[in-house]
Amino acid sequence: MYSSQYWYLQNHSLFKHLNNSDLNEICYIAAYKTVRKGDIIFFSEENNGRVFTLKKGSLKIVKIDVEGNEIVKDILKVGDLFGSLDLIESNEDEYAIVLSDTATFCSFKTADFEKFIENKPEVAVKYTKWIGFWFKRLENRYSNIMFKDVKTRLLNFLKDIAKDHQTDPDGYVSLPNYLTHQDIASLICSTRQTVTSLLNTLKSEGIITYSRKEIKVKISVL
Amino acid sequence: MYSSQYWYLQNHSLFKHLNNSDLNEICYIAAYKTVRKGDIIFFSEENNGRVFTLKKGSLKIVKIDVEGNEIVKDILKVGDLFGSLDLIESNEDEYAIVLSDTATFCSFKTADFEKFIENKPEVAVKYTKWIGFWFKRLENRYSNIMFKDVKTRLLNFLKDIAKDHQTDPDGYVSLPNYLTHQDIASLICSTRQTVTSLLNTLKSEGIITYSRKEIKVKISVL
DNA sequence: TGGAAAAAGTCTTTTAGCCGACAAACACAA
DNA sequence: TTGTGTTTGTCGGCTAAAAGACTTTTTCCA
Repeated sequence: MYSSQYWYLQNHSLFKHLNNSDLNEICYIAAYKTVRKGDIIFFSEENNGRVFTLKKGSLKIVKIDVEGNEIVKDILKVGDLFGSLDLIESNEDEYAIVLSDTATFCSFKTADFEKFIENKPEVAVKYTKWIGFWFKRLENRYSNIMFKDVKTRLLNFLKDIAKDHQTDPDGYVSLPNYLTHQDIASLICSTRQTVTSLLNTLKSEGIITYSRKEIKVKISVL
Repeated sequence: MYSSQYWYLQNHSLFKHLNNSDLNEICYIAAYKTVRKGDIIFFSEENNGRVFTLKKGSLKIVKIDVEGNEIVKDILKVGDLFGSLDLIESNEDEYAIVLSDTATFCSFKTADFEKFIENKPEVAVKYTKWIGFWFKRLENRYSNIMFKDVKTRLLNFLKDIAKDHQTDPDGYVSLPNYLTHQDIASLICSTRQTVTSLLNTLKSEGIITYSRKEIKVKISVL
């Protein structure tokens, strides 16, 4: 158990080049938790001000806006960071929901993490670059939403998930489908009905096939 | 001249608490430049991979998208950081245009800056927090664009500039108007015509008055 | 000072995609 | 297997705002 945790952090790009004693140190301040499908991780309360990294499974990040609508902000996969990335404090109107059967994540109190990186400048720089990268990712996603029509956005969304999956010999990528049309709509900033009918359009165009459990995308068109 | 540069960095929130020798060090790697209205600062070529901070004046950040359209991404004011914030590399399709009569900025090569923060972890943490703050700002701007109608977006845009200006005794904030309707449209993700007619609607509603030189906004409605 | 270019103003037409309403299909529990 | 909640499918009406076309005003510099 402990060794798997050590192994995970050692292989995380943030901590890859640390020596053993530093790795022990980061392991020491790390808390692990395994949760089940549908479980919610609130970023407030006992998790207030924590930086998380996902060790296993997948999550969706949800935000409640002022009108009380649930907005799906992001889908995260293994290795991704989330939570109080700015090392300031957590957003009280945000939480994560587990999509996979189980998910394991690791977290640090921002204060601990801050203290840690103050003595490991190379981690500080890596972390800064990581945040910068995440920033650009957000920027791209939003410019996608603003300047592309819904169909393009949907295809880009599929492309985005597909890049983390293997292509089958028949030229299709099979994506496990954790998400409802409502979720997808929220992610690409559209409506349930539009997503449903666009998915059917794509199906009739031969670009995708899908069931409730998976979506298969013809990789060549992406 | 040199003392003013020293003074600027000393008072920048990123470097505020550095001792004299560290301040000298950051001053040593800083390059200053003063440019005039309309001048363009490309982020590629000789400026490739630089982090900038604006010492005086105001700028707009413009991006050329794949279709060749100019998108106004941001308006920056004194103290703001821009350029290769992720410390990786600069965006070749982005540049800054000077809006004020003159602008002075200070810049560091990312490699120099990276080296600097490696030995000043507290600056690294501050920088990370700064990026985090900028992150939230981006998030807010885009959620504004995605979920509000154009009129609300326009008002929020005005509010956003207004908060950096003094309120007149008559309850109006006077904003110098560097921007064309086209620029505003681009910032709030709308069209020139829509902005023009909305501004006139707001004028007839008594919420704003404007000329080519300034916009006055009734602060109470914001 | 005049004349061209840029910006602003005002129409009208067009359209993407939101929204509500309802029905069908599925999931899951008892 | 039957019932109940959830997700998906389909349709037409509707509207905000984009897009186009043209005029008027302002800017600015030769």
